[in-house]
Amino acid sequence: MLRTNPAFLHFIEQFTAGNGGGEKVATRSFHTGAKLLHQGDTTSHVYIIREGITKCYIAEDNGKDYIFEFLGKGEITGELEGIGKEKCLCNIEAITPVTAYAVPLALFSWLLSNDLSFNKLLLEEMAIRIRNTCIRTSYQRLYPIEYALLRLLSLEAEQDIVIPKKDMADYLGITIRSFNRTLKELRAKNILDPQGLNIDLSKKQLEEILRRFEEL
Amino acid sequence: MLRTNPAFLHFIEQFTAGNGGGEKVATRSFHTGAKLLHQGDTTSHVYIIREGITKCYIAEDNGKDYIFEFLGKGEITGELEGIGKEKCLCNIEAITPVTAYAVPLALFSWLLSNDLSFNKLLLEEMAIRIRNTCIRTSYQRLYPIEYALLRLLSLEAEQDIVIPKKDMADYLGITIRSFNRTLKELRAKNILDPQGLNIDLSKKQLEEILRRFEEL
DNA sequence: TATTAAACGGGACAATTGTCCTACCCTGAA
DNA sequence: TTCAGGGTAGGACAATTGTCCCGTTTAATA
Repeated sequence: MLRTNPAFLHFIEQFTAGNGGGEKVATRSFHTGAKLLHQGDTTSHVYIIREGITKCYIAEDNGKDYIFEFLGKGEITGELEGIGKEKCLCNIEAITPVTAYAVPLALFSWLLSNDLSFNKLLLEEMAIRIRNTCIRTSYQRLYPIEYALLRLLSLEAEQDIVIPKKDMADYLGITIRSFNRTLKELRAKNILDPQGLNIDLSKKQLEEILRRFEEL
Repeated sequence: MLRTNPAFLHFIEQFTAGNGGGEKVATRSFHTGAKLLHQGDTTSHVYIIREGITKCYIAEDNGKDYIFEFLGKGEITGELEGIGKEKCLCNIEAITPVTAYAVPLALFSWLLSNDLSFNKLLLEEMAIRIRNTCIRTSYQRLYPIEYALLRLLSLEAEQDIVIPKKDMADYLGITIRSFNRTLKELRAKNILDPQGLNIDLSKKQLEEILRRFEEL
C-alpha cells in the first residue's frame, strides 16, 4: 500500500552527489496538500521522493477520487509521462510534508538511454506496480469490501503508518459512509474470533488490526 | 481493451530473422482455451503474440475471474515474471487460435541488458498498460456499471472484434446476470436518445454500439 | 465562557448488484 | 419424434453500497 524503493533513492542520491554538485537535479519541498503532479497537466520533471508520503489518485468528473497507491521514500512519479510524453494521468499530492528530487525530463530521457542500472531499476519498479495494481484491483472487485478493508488495516498497522480515513475510503473506492459501516460490522463480528470470517490472518496481523481499530 | 503492439511484433520478427535462422526463438501454437501462462506457475519463456487473441486474467479462490486485458498481435506476456523472477500473476489463455514467439528467459534477460531499443519498447508497453489499467479501474469503480458497459461495447465495435459474453462480464468484474440486466436497461433507455444518459458518445460510437447490441 | 462552524457518525431509505432458481431453447442421441 | 443435457435469459429475493440528512462532537474564536 505504501510503496518505497530504497534502491531508487540510493541511485539518485549517488547520482546527484557525483553530478558536479547536483546542479541539474534540484530538491523541492511540498507542504501537506500540495501537488507534485496535477492530473491533465504536462510536467517538466520526474520526481523521486526523498522524504514524506504522497497519494497518487485520479479525480473523476463526478467528484470522486480513486487512490492507486501511497508513494513514499524512493518512489518515482511522472515516469509514465516521461516515457510516453503524455499528460499527467494522476494527481500526486503530499499527505505529509514532502521533499523530492526534481529530475528534468531531458535528464530523465538521457538516463533511460544511457544508464542501464537506472533502466533496470525503473523496469523493476514498474513491474511491481503492475503486479500490485492487478492483485488489488481483482481483490477489491471480486470480494466483499469487508475483506479489502481488513487487508488494508493490516497493511497499515504493519507499516506503522496512519492514513486519514477519507484516503482509506478512496483507496478502497468506497464512500466514507460505507467505510464506517463496514468498520462497525467488523467490530460487531469480533474479528478475534477466527470463525467470524473466512479470511486467514496471522496472529500478528490480527493484533495490528485491533490496534488500528482502536484509533478509528 | 484489445491491446496490440505492431512495433514489438516488428522487433521480434526482425530479431528472429537475423538470429541465425531463429534457433533460439521458437514459435508455439495454442488452441482456443489453452494457456500460455498459468497463474502461480513459474515460466521459462516470455511470449510475444504473433497471431490470435488471449485473455489475461486472475482467478480468485472464490471461483470468480477478473480479466485485465485482451492481448493481441505483438503483445508480450510473462515479462513481469521475467523481470521480477516471480511466479505468474495471471493466466494467459487463448480465446482464438494463437501462435506466439517463445523467448527463453535467458534471452529475455540478455535483451534487457544489451538491447536498448528492446528496453525502450518494453518500457513504453508497460507504461501504456499501467495507464490503461489505472483509467479503467478508476472508471469501473467510481461510475455505475452502465457506463463501463457502454464504453466496452463501443471499444469492441470500434476494434471490430467479438468477445464472448462471459468474458465481457469478467472484464467488467460483474456477473453475467448483472451484465444481462444492464444490457436490458440500456436498451429500455434507448441510448440513441442523448438525454437518456449523461455520457458523451460520438455518432459513430453510438452506431457501433447499436450494431453490437443486435448481436447480444 | 459562549458561539459558531466544521467534521464526524450513523439512521433511513434508495439504488445497485449478487444469488438462487426456473423456464426456455437449442442440439444430439435413442 | 422424444428426451436429456448444456447453455442462456430473466424473475424474485437478499445483500451490499450509495445518498441524503440530522444530531453530536470538536475546535477555533470572540
